[in-house]
Amino acid sequence: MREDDSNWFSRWEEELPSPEELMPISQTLITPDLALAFDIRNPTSTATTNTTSLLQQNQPPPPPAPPPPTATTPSPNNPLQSSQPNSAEYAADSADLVSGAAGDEPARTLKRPRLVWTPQLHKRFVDAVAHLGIKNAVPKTIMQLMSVDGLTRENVASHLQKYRLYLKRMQGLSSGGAGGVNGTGGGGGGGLAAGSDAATEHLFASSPVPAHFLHPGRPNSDHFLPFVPVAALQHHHHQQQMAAAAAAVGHPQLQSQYHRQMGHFGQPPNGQFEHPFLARQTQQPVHRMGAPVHNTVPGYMEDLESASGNGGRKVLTLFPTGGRNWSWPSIARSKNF
DNA sequence: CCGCAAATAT
DNA sequence: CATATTTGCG
Repeated sequence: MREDDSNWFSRWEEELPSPEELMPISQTLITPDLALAFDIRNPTSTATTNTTSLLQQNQPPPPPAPPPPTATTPSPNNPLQSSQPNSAEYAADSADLVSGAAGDEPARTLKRPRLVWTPQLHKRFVDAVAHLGIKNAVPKTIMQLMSVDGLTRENVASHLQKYRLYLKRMQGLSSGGAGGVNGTGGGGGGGLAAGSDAATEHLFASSPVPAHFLHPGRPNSDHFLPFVPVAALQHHHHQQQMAAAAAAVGHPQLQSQYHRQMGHFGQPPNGQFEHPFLARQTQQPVHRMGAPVHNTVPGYMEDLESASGNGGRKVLTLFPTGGRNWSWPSIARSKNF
């Protein structure tokens, strides 16, 4: 019968707002132009042997990149509120970027840096899929529903694929007993985790998997929700955390693989930082920061490198626009039906 | 446009 | 090296 398929949604807000999630970022924000111009990845040699080195970061100067990057223009226009002038947090970021290489090659071929799917972004993704239903859960729709500025269909498609595999994997494993899909267990039974990295598992596990996703045989009719109230309690905390988040942005790799470095972060008052997820998104008007966000918070992330021995990494982090009370657009059913 | 597979970057 | 993400093809 009905089971609680509709319950998972009830906890929607519970899943989102969390002490960790609410990171009052200080918005270092970059101006839109600047943000747009934040791309460029370094031509690492694919070579297998690349030892180390690689140019660390080349922060591209702010070349205005007016035209939309990829053609899709998926951005439905998000009201970008201007960033709040918090200033005072960023003092330097232009120090090492240049690395001598002259950063002049920016604008042309704007290639987007690797997208870092943060738990929150992923959550939004899952929510969107849940809302759309597996049936309509196609990249385009999902992307539109997510309304994340900068997110492209390819990104979603790729992630969607991975997500499907994840679900599939879970089905096979869960058949038998543990009926808990989200039981994750990260290490609990040690049963799974084979093949997939804990990071992946964690990332996906981080978000509630709509039960129905595992049961293809049972299309949960589209239970449309009235709206999704996101009780975001944004309190003003210290900007330090934000810096941490920002810094995390620069170090996405850690998120994926080794979560050991976290040790540096663990200094929260309550010790809530138990997860390796650093990059936290803010619901504020932040856009994307794929740059060498050198935080000014000493003591927090001095250097989180050592994961793969690589040093430079540029990634693009998308911030979901929206925030407090957000409701899904009704694009779900625009075509058929 | 979507899904899958391969390639590349981290 | 393995994984994640990107890119190309059907």
